[in-house]
Amino acid sequence: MEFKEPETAEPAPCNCLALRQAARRVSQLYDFHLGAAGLRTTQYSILTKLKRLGPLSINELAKSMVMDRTTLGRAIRPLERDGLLKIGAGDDARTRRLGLTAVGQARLTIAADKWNDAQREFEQSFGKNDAATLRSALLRVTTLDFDGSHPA
Amino acid sequence: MEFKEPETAEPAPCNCLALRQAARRVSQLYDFHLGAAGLRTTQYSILTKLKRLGPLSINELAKSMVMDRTTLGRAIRPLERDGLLKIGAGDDARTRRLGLTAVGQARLTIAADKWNDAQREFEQSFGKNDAATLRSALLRVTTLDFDGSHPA
DNA sequence: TGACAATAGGCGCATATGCGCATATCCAGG
DNA sequence: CCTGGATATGCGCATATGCGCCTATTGTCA
Repeated sequence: MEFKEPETAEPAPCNCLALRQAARRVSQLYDFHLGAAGLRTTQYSILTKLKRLGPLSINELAKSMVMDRTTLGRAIRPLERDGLLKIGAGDDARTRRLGLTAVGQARLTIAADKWNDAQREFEQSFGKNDAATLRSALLRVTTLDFDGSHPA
Repeated sequence: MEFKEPETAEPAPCNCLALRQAARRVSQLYDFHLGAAGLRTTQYSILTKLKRLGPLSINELAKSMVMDRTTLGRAIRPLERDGLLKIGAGDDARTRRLGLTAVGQARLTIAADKWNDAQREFEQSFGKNDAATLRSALLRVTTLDFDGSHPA
């Protein structure tokens, strides 16, 4: 058991940890608010994407969410179960077409209010401009190509 | 690349979504590298914290990781199973004391190399200075208090 | 000392996350 | 038409994530 010095003052220089911690923290805030509408943040994002981008295949939606195909494939199940979206046949016998239902639309309207509450609370604390700057940086992170061995 | 239409030029103004997407993306990069050492990023973080902060209780470690108590409580299980850390008795009959084992130390040494690869690759792509700035912003996010109804 | 708040954890439940492997289609050549 | 590669998805496995509810201990104070 060496004594290495507590090397304090070093707030975890790991970019990944910093991101995950912040994501956890903020997700809790948004989940707290969206919970009143019976949705998780991921679910809210999915429904929003569907509303904005119209019917999409699983692969398309997954890409637009920067999410693994299989992750999304399972994430939509509770949403279908609750009748918020429909999983129909696509142009192809392989593809499926995801579409928002009327119930989903209605739910989204309610949730949008709650989302606004969360968003407002976050930006009130963090700063509206800082938030915009942060989102911009995060967007760049999200679209990074890295070495090419693990592209987006 | 995909990203067909600028769709109203609004790149998801949701702070939470932006964070989660970036976290997913970067986690994949770090997981890819750390996988060679048989660790996930979260596991690497846990072991690193333990090494730096010495034996800790579950609650203490959870707080320092900005993670739910129960989440951590379960996350340490695979690590204990593989003999990387020990779960012993604390000062109290209630608390447990988590400590890194020799095996854990060794594994951490190997993983540190891989972590460096990931870190280097990320910063090469994103920019070293930008990364530092981003971490700083994320740290602030992590320690936000919000309304007080959902403190850190 | 005996009730009570506070503290430390565990467990069930439900979702989130993605890798590797397998299956069903579709498409472009031969 | 037949075959091989590309495409779209599913499933098993394992971890990650946190909420609500429950138990065990501990500290406190009348």
